[in-house]
Amino acid sequence: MGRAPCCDRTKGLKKGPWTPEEDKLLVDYIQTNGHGSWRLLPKLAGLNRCGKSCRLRWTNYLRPDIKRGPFTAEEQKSIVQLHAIVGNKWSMIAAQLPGRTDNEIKNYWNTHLKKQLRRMGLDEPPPGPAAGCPAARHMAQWETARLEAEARLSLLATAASSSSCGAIAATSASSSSSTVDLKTACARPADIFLRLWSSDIGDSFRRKTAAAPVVKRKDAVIKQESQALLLGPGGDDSSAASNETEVAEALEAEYQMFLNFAGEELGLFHGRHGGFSLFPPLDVLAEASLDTAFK
DNA sequence: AAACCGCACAACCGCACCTGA
DNA sequence: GTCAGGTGCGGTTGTGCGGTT
Repeated sequence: MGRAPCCDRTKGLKKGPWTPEEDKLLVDYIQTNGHGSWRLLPKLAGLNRCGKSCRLRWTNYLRPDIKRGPFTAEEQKSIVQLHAIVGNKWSMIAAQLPGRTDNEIKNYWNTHLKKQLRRMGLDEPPPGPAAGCPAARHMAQWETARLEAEARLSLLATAASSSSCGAIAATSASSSSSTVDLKTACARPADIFLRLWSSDIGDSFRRKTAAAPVVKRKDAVIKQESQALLLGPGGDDSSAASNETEVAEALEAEYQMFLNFAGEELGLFHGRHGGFSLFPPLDVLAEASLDTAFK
């Protein structure tokens, strides 16, 4: 399937920075007519730009609901958290930060946060045969999150079956389509993973995990990686497996450093048995849930 | 004052996905 | 099932600006 050219380069369409006049034309047109087809928009609005350029200008700069100004500490924290979970899925991260665009977040990450982590010796994994590792980590984190969410819901259902939250939780926990109810039912501030799992991010992740060929490739990487880890230096294909094991271990150590940083410096994660979780330990949780349930 | 450097961010490019014919 | 158009997304580049030498 060939890619459709975004615009006809032979028409000499304007590129580069937008002028205030162009901005005004674009804003006026969209506010009056909506954007409709982006491809047709420039002609209709009297702009000598390609549709793609117009869309970008609108979504990243001119949209009225865009929040300007520096990122707050809370937003920074959210970005680090979300990035640890979904990776470079800027649109997903942006969806959780009202008024912020994916481009803005991406830029902020690349210019501020990434540098901050690097300064602390937390470089990103190097490119190479095991470059799929971070994705595998994210998958594993999601699975952990899902299991913990289910555990939490079961616990809530048991502890607070008389309360509305508990009732909804019980229903939701037994169903795979729990998204909508969960959103409104049990969204405690600390349940970041649960909220994420119930959000568009989680939804998107679930859909991709179910079918996408991309994920199949990721699965292959995970399988390969885990086989390499299981086989170890003495296994079949020993030299290749050994190399993969070394790379995987190095990345694992690096990733753990990142998680430790996030946990210790930002108080984000609650690791147990060397694992990864945004939830407090379940025993602490149980106590809190009981307190809440019987108040 | 000029050159240089690093930073921040707007904008572009190309790929992937979705949808309808 | 295939194809082409439209759109969204992530990576990268270009550019302006302020600070430093």
